Amino acid sequence: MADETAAAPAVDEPTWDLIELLFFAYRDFVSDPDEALARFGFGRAHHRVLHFVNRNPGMKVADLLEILKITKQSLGRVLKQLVDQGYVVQKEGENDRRQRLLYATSKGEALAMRLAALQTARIARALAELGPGTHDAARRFLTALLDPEGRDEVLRLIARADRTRRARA
Amino acid sequence: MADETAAAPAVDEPTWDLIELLFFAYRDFVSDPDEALARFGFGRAHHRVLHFVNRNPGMKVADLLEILKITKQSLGRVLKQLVDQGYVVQKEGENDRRQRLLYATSKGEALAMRLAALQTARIARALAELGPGTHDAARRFLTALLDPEGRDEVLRLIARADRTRRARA
DNA sequence: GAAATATGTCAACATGGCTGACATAATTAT
DNA sequence: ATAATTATGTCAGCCATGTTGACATATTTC
Repeated sequence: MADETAAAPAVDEPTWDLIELLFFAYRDFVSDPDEALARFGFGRAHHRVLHFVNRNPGMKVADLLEILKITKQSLGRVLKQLVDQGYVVQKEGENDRRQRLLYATSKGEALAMRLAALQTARIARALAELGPGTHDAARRFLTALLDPEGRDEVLRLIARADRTRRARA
Repeated sequence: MADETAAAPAVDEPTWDLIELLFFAYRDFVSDPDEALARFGFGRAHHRVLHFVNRNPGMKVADLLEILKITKQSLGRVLKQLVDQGYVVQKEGENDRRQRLLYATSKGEALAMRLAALQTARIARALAELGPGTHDAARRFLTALLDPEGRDEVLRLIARADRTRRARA
């Protein structure tokens, strides 16, 4: 029989290790881009906007709001700065001329890729340190953490961006 | 030979999936406590303070600052509210009477445990959905994401809190 | 032509970071 | 014993980024 004092947690004892590791890992994960962005006078909010616009060229403002789960006023502030400084452009929708479809400029793409490279370096280091199959395991774990309702939408977003990106390559 | 157009990523293509899953997973992960805290008039900052104080009873203010990587002024604001409202108490250090050692009150512990239970529920759901060994895999992945310099310190902090918690049980 | 939609903007406010300066009490070093 | 250092707290103000509410404009749909 199992030794109940060893591996078995006390009744409903929280999973302290993963709770705290998620906190520390995420803190470190965003610290690299944060540092780089600060040298441009940008913050985390700019990063998020630029990231998703770069990944999903031609996305609608409404879609971005939905992804970021912030208000249009909050978005407006950082988006305006990104547009004014030439990192993002807005083009009138062809079908629907009310839409202002978002695109990263080459300058914007360069910055987005540079930031993604920082995060990729950290992830690659982690994956290299552990065995093969870690990428899949990490993907499965993170996916399972998502709200069940929003899960499919997130996965669709990622898959769709991957497809269009590969198509352009 | 491998089909280079399939699994092999293009040259230095970022790990988009994990980058984005980390963003979405963390967003959802903190959303449960955020919602609960809002009903107490508290925010994420209060959560972090209460969490670590509850996990490390008798910790020094300086240690908490080191963990959270914020300034004493930022800490002071939320800590004062937690103390004033009876969630945390400060006791003079026995050896060094300059220290104000931090302890969660029973009220504070109750709230901390309630928030931890929310996060644990999400993690448990994810782990149950995946195979056994997922807890270990997740722990290894998150640990590997940490800054190498701070890694040992984080692991020591978690291990030490676990030990003293078990000792009290 | 009216209603709904996509977007933008103004104003005001809250949270939680930050810097800089200074204060107090207690400990440690000379 | 005095001086320097340490642990902590506090005041004042600034910044980034979130919020709500109200309103404006252009365009599309009914």
